Amino acid sequence: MKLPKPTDSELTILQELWQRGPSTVKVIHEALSSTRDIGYTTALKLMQIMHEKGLLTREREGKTHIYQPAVSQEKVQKQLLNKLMDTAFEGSAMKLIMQALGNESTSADELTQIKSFIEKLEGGQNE
Amino acid sequence: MKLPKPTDSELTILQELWQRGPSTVKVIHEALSSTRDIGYTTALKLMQIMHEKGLLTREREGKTHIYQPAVSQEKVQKQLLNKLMDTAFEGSAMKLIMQALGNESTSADELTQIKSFIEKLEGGQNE
DNA sequence: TTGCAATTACGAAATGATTCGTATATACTT
DNA sequence: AAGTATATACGAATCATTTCGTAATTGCAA
Repeated sequence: MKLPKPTDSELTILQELWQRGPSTVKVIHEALSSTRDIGYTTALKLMQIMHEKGLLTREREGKTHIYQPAVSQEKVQKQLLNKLMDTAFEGSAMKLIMQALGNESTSADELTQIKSFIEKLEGGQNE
Repeated sequence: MKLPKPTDSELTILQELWQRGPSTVKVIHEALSSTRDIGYTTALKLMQIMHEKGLLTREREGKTHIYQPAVSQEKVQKQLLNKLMDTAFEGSAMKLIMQALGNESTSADELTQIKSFIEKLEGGQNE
């Protein structure tokens, strides 16, 4: 089965779950509330729908449900990145990366890490 | 005025226009038809809406309209990249870049270009 | 066991994107 | 000037997402 593409709201919920680990609706709702004006039942419904779609698994724990992502962060990242690459960067990973680098916000230390990552890639694929 | 976030369909149209330059609905419709099953009036309507939203400008040329992007590719790329970074990569440009690099598809030559771009950045910002 | 507080389930409204059919306008040809 | 082909405009249906109100369920406490 194909994994459905998460919507924006769904993605923020996944994000929270990836970071916090298994959580209740209550917790997620509180997290979302800090940045967005959202009712409790709205958050609940979103998570229920995500469960139906197969984006989340859940488990009863007494009265409440504990939700977990059913998809790995990496898979979703890859999926979204590829799509963005295709639709906005003419399919070129390099163009995308250059833009991301250009958006300042990358520290000197991180730049070094990226460079050594590239060198590792180069070692593995040529000369 | 804030530039509205383009939808997926709108983005593919922008993409065509960035690549081809000013174009008629006819041309864009033909381009979209090659990858997607879409009626002429659908393409027309999309472009009309984009015009209303301020995503496209247009100019009458006899019977037809010539459309052009009203937003630069770079601005839109930056916008989408930042959003993806926030919603899927915990705000970290580095994580995003590493993932993109990991998705193979970057040639040895491109890797070299990226490295030297990084070195240029490093020169400009510290030590 | 009855009542209370918390949680889930359900239905439906509001919004936005996409789609296309039909009507209208436009310019060119004869 | 009338007819034709091509383009635009408009309205409405469909579909997905987001939203929330209200009803039903659950577990616990009195």
